[in-house]
Amino acid sequence: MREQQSGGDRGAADGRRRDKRPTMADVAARVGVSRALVSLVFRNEPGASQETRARVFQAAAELGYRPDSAAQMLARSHSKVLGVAATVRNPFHADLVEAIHPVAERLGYDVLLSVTAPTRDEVKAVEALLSHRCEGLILLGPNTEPEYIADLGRRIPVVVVGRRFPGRGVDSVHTAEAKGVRQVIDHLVELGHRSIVHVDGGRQPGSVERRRAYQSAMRRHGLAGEIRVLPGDHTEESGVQAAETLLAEPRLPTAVLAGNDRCALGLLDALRRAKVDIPGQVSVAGYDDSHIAHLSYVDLTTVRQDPDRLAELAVRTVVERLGGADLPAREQVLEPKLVVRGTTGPPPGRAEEAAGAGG
Amino acid sequence: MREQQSGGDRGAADGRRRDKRPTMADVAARVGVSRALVSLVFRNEPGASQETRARVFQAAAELGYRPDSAAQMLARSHSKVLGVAATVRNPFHADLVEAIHPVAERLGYDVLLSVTAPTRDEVKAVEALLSHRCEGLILLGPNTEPEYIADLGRRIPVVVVGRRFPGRGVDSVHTAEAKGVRQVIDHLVELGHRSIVHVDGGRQPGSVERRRAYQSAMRRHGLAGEIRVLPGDHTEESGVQAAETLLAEPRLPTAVLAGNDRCALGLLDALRRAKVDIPGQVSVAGYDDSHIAHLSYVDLTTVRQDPDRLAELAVRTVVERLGGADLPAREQVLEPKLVVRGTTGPPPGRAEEAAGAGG
DNA sequence: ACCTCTACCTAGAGCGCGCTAGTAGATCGC
DNA sequence: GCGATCTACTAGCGCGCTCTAGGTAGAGGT
Repeated sequence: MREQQSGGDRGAADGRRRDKRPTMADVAARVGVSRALVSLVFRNEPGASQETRARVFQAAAELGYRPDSAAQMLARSHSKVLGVAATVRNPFHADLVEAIHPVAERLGYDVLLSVTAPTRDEVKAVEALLSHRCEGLILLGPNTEPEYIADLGRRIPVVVVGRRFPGRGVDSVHTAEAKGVRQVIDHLVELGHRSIVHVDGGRQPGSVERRRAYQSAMRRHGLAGEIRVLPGDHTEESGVQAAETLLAEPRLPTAVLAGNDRCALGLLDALRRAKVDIPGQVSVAGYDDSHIAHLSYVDLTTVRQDPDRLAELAVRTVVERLGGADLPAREQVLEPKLVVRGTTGPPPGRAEEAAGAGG
Repeated sequence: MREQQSGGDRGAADGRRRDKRPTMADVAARVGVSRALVSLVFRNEPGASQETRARVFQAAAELGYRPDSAAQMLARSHSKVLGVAATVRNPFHADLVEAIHPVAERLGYDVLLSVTAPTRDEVKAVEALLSHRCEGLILLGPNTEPEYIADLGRRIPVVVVGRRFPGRGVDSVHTAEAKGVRQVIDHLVELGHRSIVHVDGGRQPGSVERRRAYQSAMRRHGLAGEIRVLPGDHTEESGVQAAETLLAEPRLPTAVLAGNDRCALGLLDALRRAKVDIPGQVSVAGYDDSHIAHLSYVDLTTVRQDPDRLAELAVRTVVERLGGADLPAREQVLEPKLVVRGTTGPPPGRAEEAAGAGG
């Protein structure tokens, strides 16, 4: 490691550095008004003249004043902060987080994000949020003990996003997994596929539902004999492993439904790398429609879970509860939507036929 | 949208729900001691007997008490909170964030994360952090006006990670971009490449340095005539675009150095999709070694920027400043390390030769 | 008996803000 | 000319905690 020094414009030269941050009282003193007036101005409440407002803002800018949210929270009965727990590596969570911000803002709430990672468990993330005075919690595809979450729900409003959470008095918002899966299977069968494998999501959110839906959809199409579920989870690695399993066998299936987009990505790349033509030889479908799937280089057929809609509902639900709504726990289920892109097509030998029919 | 109701175990049935959260005073009252004593116990300070400690914790657990960090912050002179601003979609940032948490925790700091996204600009993210009373700021590859960051640095300790930030009195921690790029070019030239294109990172962190280093490394190898820089930024899309540009030309280069891993990913996929053999026809190298590059399905040759080291230094630097160290601004530069994986190899026509020599 | 020392505990003043209750001064109605 | 009604502002309590400056009780020394 190398170190360099660059122009030392630190320290005492600059007057305000190092002393404590300015407070409302400092601003008030500078303008020559009371603290309360400054408070009014910053909360945008009536009761101050336009001229005074301008002078207050001016002084605040000069001092570099910024309201202290800790003090605000303390003084207000409510903190106006929503906590979001997400997995840092999950791109769909990234989409959701992005969507949550504007909605919360519109409703006057600040968002605090706490991340879960292999090295940092969910409980810790949630505890951090709680001590930062979140009034409500939005848990993205949580993997913790249901009992823990239920317990949380007894203390503060909690909404679980992206997974079912029935019978525990906690609100949830998710898509109709079964319907999404059914749409994909219908799409594939319509294209002429019969040999359709499903790579499972293990104990990840939505997996159980997706697996069951796969099985029943296959049966509905008279393909009970073709049902095959490979174990996996929602990571790229599991897709790669599934691909390796399939490639080691004498005959590839003509289509694979992955547990989610990340898994599909792993599948896709391992297959392409083995010179398998996608979708010529094998069609691949994902689930989530995370921003990765949109990218032209992936161009994945997948099931869209509308993150904007999910985020909107999640935030609204928590805020309603906060508003004192003493309703029983709700489960809000969104319609998923199949998004057909470039990774699915007719199975080998059916290409011309389909081209003729499809128009 | 469908709605369901599930077991309504909400509301008045459960006593504690809806009433305000318990405070230290509640715990104290329950144990029959003073508030101050409870405070001692929770801060793990000497001055309470073992027995009392146990009783306090017991009571706290029964009440579901949790210290209110807003009040703690307010009462303490320092908040013990570090703010991190990251881009939600950047996987390398995810790696860094993950690495920052344990280091901060070890040093007794809590971490607040604020995300930047296309819809939410960096200034807003930083403002949020500041309001939440962060004592120090860690900015991951910031893209804001340098003047703004410099200004910030005058108020509170700020460390910029992943990009140079010279002469503005702000600490920075990054890798020696030039050296990393030189290593890649050396590696490629050694393999026999001459036609090596660089896809630029635009105004993204590190880009200028990488571009310059590419140019000078090429010149050093007597390949001044082969220098070619395509515009781009640090997204997958820009990689795809660069690939399209290259594919539209009569002759492909034999190697491409992308601005970062995301860009490399776009390149890779667009090329493979066009049936270009990687690395048989074209070698591709990235920059960052984000967790995506590790994945077996990507297996990208790239330049490793050690996120653990970067995180460690970043946190330590901020904390040192917080400790009152009144040093001039430091620039800490880490050594990058070339990681050769599967996307680079000898150029077309040199494969056998290299295989013979390489052992 | 008195003093000291240690171990354990308490009172109470803030931290920066929001908010309720109130005041000074201008304008208006009659 | 006096109360009524604004507008523009202020005083001061309390949010839940930390922390300084104590207080008390019992053990031990002289």
